[in-house]
Amino acid sequence: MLKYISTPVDLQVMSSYTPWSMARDAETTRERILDSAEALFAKRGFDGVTVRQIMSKAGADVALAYYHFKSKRDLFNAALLRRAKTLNELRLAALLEVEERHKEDEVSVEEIIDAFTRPLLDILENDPDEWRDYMALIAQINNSSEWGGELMTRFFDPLVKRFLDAIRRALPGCREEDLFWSYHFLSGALTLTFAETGRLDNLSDGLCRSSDMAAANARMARFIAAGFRELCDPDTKKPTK
Amino acid sequence: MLKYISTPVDLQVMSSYTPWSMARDAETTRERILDSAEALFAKRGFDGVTVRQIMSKAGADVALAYYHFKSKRDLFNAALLRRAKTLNELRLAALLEVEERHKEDEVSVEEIIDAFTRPLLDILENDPDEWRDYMALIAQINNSSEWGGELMTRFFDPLVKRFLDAIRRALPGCREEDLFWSYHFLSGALTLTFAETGRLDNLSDGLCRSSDMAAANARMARFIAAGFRELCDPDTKKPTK
DNA sequence: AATATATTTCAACAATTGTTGAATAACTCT
DNA sequence: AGAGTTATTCAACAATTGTTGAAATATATT
Repeated sequence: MLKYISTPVDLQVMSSYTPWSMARDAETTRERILDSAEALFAKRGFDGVTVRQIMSKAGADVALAYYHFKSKRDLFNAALLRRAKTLNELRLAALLEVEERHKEDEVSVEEIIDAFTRPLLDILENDPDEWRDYMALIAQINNSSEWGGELMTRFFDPLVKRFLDAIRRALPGCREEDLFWSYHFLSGALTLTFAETGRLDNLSDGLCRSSDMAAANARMARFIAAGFRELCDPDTKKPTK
Repeated sequence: MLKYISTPVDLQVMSSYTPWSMARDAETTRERILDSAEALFAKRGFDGVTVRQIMSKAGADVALAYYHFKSKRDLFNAALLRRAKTLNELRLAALLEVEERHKEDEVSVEEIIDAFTRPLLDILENDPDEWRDYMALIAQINNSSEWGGELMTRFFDPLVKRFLDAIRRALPGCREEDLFWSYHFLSGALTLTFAETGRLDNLSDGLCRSSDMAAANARMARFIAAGFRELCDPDTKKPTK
């Protein structure tokens, strides 16, 4: 409803015959390029894709890639950045909701982990066509020894630190090293999960599917939270080392 | 140790006319090519590396790549295969040792997981220069949506199934889906760990290092085994779903 | 020593790479 | 309607890509 108000305003402002069509076409072109880039980069990596392939899939001229973005690398980064913001917002909202629900009583580790992992798996379950490629891209970058460190740090670390704070409060007395390593294991399990490599399909002879995010969602937080408690809960008998 | 003796000998031989040097030179050339390929492929992926770069690093002519291996893709596969065998043997030996130790009494999940993860982390801790690149390569492939499914299946699945059998015996009554998904989480955590992306260094402001395999070894099996028990142990209160 | 085989070098190939400048079209604003 | 800006097309560039055939060299076998 509300969104229709803004449209006529636009119409008034741009007053020739096809007033809004150009700006919108340009916008959709940019988006189409990003879509194609995202999909192809996800499948074959930065160097496995040519700019011509991207623009062919987007149905646009090669030179347009350099007009809208200034280089192949910048196009790659733009594809990464586009959805990172949305992801961070969803995760933060989930965390705040959990913390709000437990104003005074203590939050369980499992609920925090769930707030960290579920938004990603949910979005993949409900909107796979739009997000699958992006998630696969993230998975690839996270495990790349050349780009993994820097890019992931830039895009996701602020939020990760926020989550670690929450876990620290849920597991008071936890040793810092154990906390960071636990997160590391979480990060690996999560990214492989939404990489959807099909490995699980092969291994289980079709019983499980890598793309079954509902199944992943039902298990991820429990599995990881148990690991966190084992490693980070000072009440556990055996300490690390 | 012994193999390092050969290096100075090679230098002598190349400049003189000793007859037996050729066959061995050919062998070391092949190995040198594989070394370079492994290192470069690990850092930049299959398409991020040119055959000329590999051969330049190996100090050999470009055409030699096509003489010893018949194409770039075959060279890539050869680099993968070379160390996969060693890895599988080490892991199987570790598992057999654990099973031998507990002839009649029951084996703990943690010991099985440890037999699966420790050999890789040990080898990386003790012989990092020789194995680091290969491990990073495996990590990249495992999380690649294009190659992950097929290649990992071909090289490692027989051994993985052997481990899953052991875990089934340790956790009787475990549901199959939970078992496979637990392994999936294990696989993700393990591969990210030996990818050594440096991400942990950034996140923890230097407190932890991604390359610290001793630290990883001290925590990995405990963390993962706790997850397995949580998800796969039918004695646990809450079942999946 | 002569021959056969295995290894290495050299030079080139057609195709493709990322990128750019100039021309053209589409659209906005006055 | 005309000037100005933004978006798109076209054609080309130098460099590099994977790959190959033929020649040269080294080693193995007789």
